[in-house]
Amino acid sequence: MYDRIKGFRDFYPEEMAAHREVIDTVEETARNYGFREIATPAMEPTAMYVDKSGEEIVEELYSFEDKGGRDVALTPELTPTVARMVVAKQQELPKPIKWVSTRPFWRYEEPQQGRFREFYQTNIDIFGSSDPSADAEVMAVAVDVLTGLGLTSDDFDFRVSHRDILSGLLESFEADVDVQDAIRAVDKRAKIDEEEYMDLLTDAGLNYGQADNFDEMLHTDADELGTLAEMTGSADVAAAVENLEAVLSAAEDFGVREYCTVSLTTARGLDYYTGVVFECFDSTGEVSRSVFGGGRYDDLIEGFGGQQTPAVGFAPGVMNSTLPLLLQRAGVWPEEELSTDYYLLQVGDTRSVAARIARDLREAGHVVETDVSDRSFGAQMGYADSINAETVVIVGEQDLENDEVTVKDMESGDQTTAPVDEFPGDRDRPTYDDFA
RNA sequence: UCCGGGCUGGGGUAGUGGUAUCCUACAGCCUUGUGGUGGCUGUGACGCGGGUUCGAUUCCCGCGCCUGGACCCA
Repeated sequence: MYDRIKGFRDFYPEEMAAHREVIDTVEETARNYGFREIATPAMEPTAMYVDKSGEEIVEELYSFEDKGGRDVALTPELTPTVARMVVAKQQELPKPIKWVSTRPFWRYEEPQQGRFREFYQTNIDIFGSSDPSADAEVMAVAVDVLTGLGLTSDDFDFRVSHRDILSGLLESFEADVDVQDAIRAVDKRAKIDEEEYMDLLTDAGLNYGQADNFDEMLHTDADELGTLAEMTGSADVAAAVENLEAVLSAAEDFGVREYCTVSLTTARGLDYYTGVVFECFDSTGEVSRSVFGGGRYDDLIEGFGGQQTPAVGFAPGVMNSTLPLLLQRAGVWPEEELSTDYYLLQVGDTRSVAARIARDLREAGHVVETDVSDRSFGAQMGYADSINAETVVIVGEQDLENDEVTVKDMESGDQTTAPVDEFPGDRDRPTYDDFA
């Protein structure tokens, strides 16, 4: 008996059935918007991540030297890979590039609520459009995913912010501000107390009054964003506000504006975002971590050696992640149970007839099982029950003497006979009711 | 890497310095013609290593894993 590796999980059929439904919903939502599925390698050169994030990142990677002496790492995220793919075919890919991909990623971290060392994400990105409609479309997919999974606006907070507003505000102060550090402080705001927060802001270069003023501006209402530009006199802030308002206007047209809460205190920890950013949280706070985040990152492709290419996207975690936790908390997690349309129960030497019926039913697209263990009637019935068979078709020697089979509805227990030649016949989904 | 809580058959549990209770699950049989709801039988556990002890599942130490948190979250 071997142990499972720390931070990795098994998914047994009942549990996986529920996860499958969730993944299908997420992917289908993206496909309906025209996002095309791609597949990518599980390993990349370690340098791809070190160049992007610095040498410290190796600590959090599953990285090693392969037999050819190459330094490789299991992919901790999709973005660098996708950037590489976009750069490699920059000229020939029609824009906008809209891609979706669900797959596992690996990070060598300590497992916590909703965080494992192997986790699955669906990445949804648009490359090649800087238009606010692109930001809004990504946000619309995100909201449609949430509502498609059965959540309502009461269940989640979808917070929208803008990196350029934050950096513009910071730069408008007469101070030598480390914008990166200050934004990181904003991102941590909810986790730390007031004093610590102010300390971080002053460490970043603001004086106490400026920090206070900055924090106050972050709490500006959505319909008064314009005052930020006036107060600071910053053209950068004015442009960023205009951009955010354009995105929200498109979101209105796309039917998702009502789900969005403008919240400038949402910053995301990531350094590479350049415009609109958004993050989704459990409205009750029971799931303490972010459910997913996303935003615009216009400089990344260029950073990977391509032409300047605007990009916007997000990546909900599926399987080992906070999204399932939110769905469970909200009571919309799919049933964790197997479903089986038909079980063909064989009594005596009736395999050939049972097999013929099974093939016909499978042809029609149903989930059909029959005995492969030569078990007794009672044992087969018990098994049919354990796999939640909806209908059991009893193919027994006695019935076959009259050219009949017995059709049993497992929920009610009612059963009746049907002519074997007419089962399933022309019927798409024959049940007890068709013959009663 | 650090801090807290935990670890008894597959799952859930009782209990103890002298090898372990019950429920459930699984398999077979009673029952080649009826499951979810009967009976019988079987399978199966003290996370791993070391220490103390005549004897450790129990006490001590280390490690592993689970769980929650810090850091990090690209």
